[in-house]
Amino acid sequence: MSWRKDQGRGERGYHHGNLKEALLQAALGLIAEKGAAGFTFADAARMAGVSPAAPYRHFRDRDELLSSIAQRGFEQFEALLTQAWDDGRPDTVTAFERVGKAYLAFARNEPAFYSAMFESGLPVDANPTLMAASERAFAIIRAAAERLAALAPPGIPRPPAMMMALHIWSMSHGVASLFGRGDAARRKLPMSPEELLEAEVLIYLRGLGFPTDRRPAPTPPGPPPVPPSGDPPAGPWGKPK
Amino acid sequence: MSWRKDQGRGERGYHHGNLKEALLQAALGLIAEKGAAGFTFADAARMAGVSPAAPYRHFRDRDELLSSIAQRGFEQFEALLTQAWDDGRPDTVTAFERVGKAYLAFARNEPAFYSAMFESGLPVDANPTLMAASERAFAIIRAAAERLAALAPPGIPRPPAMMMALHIWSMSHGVASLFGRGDAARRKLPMSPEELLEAEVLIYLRGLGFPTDRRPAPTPPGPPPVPPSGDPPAGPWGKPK
DNA sequence: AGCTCATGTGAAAGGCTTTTACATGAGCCG
DNA sequence: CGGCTCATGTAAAAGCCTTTCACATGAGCT
Repeated sequence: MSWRKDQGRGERGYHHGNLKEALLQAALGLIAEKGAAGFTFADAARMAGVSPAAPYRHFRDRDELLSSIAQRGFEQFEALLTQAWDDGRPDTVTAFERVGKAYLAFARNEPAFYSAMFESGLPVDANPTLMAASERAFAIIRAAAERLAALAPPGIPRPPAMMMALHIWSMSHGVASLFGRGDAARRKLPMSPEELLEAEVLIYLRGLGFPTDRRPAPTPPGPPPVPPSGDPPAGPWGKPK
Repeated sequence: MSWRKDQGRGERGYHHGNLKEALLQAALGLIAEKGAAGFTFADAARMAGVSPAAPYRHFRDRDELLSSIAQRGFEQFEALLTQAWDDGRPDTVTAFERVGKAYLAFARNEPAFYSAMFESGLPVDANPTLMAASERAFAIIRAAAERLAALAPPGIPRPPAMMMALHIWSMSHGVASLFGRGDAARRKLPMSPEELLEAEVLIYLRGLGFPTDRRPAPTPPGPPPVPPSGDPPAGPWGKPK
């Protein structure tokens, strides 16, 4: 019984009662702390107060636990993005920006999920369930891009909505991976990841013909508010001092 | 001597002669094959035909080997980017695009290096040497952005060159991480990563006011060739069919 | 009360990592 | 050439992890 850390709470008998959930939570904590690579099946068992063999009653092996976490991560990710997108309210571009910020927020606030989802080396495409969850999350970005595409000013050729979605995804993912993690960030920036991504997206949208000086055209069709337009408008990165 | 795989070649005596290099090569192969997480110190030793303890004469531990590989990776990466940039020849935008492609090429052709550099969970900032190598590589992108910034058309506000560099880096990294790996890609695309990134960068550059219809303004100052300009020019993603 | 099956336990096999004492032999010096 | 020395390898062992297997418990159902 050397594995039994007296953890005060939860004097349990032979059966744990909710081991699967306890293992997931424990793993989440461990991954956040030591990275997806450093996380150990045995550690999770210890933390849950069971023998090292117990987890095998709930997960085929260490990888399956990791997959479960990634799965859950994609689900939460999808929920977060859905909420951020809010069906394009109050206007498409604002909502779009919010989605980008949500991506970064997720990477920062849920490092364990993010690790499991994107850095654990799991073969995402080998697991249909996981793949599907991943695609549902991406579908939010895709839907947002679709709406944005419908709004693009005419006259300028624009890429397929799918491509726009992939562009936005790659920008968000790039910023998040390189700079957007609490500890794992490693690289120093002269600005916040949020500012960096916002500017990036705004420049990109401008490249597609969207007015981005301040707040772009509102979603409902109608006369867009004419920008004050005095001197050259300040870009999304603030005025150069 | 069960560890001694007869590998025909290289009947060596007690001393290996070039173990450090052999270990690096072996590790490179193993990482490419099984990912940075799956790679094992013992495996590398076996592959080099020495006992499991031998590697410790050349690397403090497994992590130091990984760091050495990442280090080397950043050096090769820098060399590749330098070559791709070619000091901005024949013109800045063309060279710029080439740098993006080189980023993808590196991710695809050197998965082992890429893994060690970006996916191994190594604390890059904890190792000054590694950090420096990483920064030297990024400096190439930074220099390219600097040149590009100098070329940006006036009238439109533009972000600091550093920010442009970070934008390009994040786009390249995002595309490479999500879609640009041989096996690890996992996600299917309706187009090549190269096309995706090229379009993304071109739209971004257009957002900064660069003409990007076909080949943009040449580097040497002078009257830019007037585009044929019939119907709305095709975007970098090809005509919608 | 008695049964049964999901859920845990112990023990053991097989790997990996890392350390320590000891072995080899390459390079150098007289 | 003979001998020394030290870098480079080896063997062995401790400690941890993963995974499997036979066996123990006890929760839920009849």
